[in-house]
Amino acid sequence: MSSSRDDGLGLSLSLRCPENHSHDSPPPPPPPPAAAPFPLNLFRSPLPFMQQHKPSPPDAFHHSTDGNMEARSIFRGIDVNRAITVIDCDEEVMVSSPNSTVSSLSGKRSEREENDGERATSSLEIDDDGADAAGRKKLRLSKEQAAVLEETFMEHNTLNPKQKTALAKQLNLRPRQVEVWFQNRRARTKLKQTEVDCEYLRRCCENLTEENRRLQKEVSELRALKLSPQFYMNMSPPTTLTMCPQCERVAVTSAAQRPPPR
DNA sequence: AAATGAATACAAATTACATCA
DNA sequence: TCTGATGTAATTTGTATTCAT
Repeated sequence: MSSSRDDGLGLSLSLRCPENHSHDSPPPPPPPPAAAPFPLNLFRSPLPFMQQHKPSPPDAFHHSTDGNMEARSIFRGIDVNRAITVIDCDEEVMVSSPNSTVSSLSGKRSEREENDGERATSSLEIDDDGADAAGRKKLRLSKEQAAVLEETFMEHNTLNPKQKTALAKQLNLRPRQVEVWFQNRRARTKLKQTEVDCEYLRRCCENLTEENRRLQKEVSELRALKLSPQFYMNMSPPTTLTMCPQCERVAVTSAAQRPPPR
C-alpha cells in the first residue's frame, strides 16, 4: 500500500557514515563534547508563536479532491469528513468517546477537553447513519488538510493553543484533531529517525567489523614477519593509526609522514 | 521558601478504522 | 467478495512542567 507513497516526512538526516566522507560532502563538523556520537535530535525546539495564518475560505476543504476515499464515501452515501464537519458546528459541548470512560468524563483532562470543544466525535452523536454506537468513527483527512498540517509541521512541530485553534479553524477541524495529528506526526518522525539511526549504527558496526578483521590480519602478518628477521630489516616503516579529531575516522599514516616529536 | 494539588502538554503504547492489493 | 497488511486517526496512560495556594 505504501510502496508508492512518499511519506513526506522531510527528515533532515544528519547522520553520516565514514564511507560517505570521501565523496562530495565536506567533512562534518566536530561533534559536540560529551554528546551523542551523532546528532539524534529530531525536532527543532518549539518556535515562538506561529505567524498569523491567512484564513482560508471556510469552505476551502469541503471540496476535497481526495479521489479514492472521498469518492467511495460519497458513493456509499457516507461522507465521513463532511459528516464530522457538519457536526462540528454545534458539537462544542459534546463529551466523550465510547471508549474513554473515567479519564474523559471526569477529572482534569475532560475539563480541558470540554473547554477545547474536543472529544466530539463520539459515534453516539454522529451515527445517525446507523454506525455501531460502541465504535468510533475515524476521519480521513483530505489531501488539502493533510498538506496544510504538514506545511505547518515543517515550520514547527508543536503548536501552542492559539496556533492550534487557528489551524483547526482554518482546516475546519476540531482543535483536538489538530493536536492529535501533531502528536502522531511527531511519533512518526521519531520512528523514521529511529530507523535511520539503526541503519547508521548497523553500517558502523559493519565498518568496525571489517576494520577489526583487517587489523587482525595485519597483526598476524606482522607476527609472521617478526619470525623472519631478514624481512623485518627490509620492511617499510611501521604504520600507525591515528584518530582524525574531526570525523573520528581512523587514518593510517606511515612513520615517514609523521611530524617529528616535539 | 517549601509543599501540594490542579492544569497542561507531551510521549509512548495501543486500539480501531479505512484502504488497498 | 473476502482477507490480511498497512497507514493513521483516535484513545489511554504515565510523566514532567508550570502555576497558584
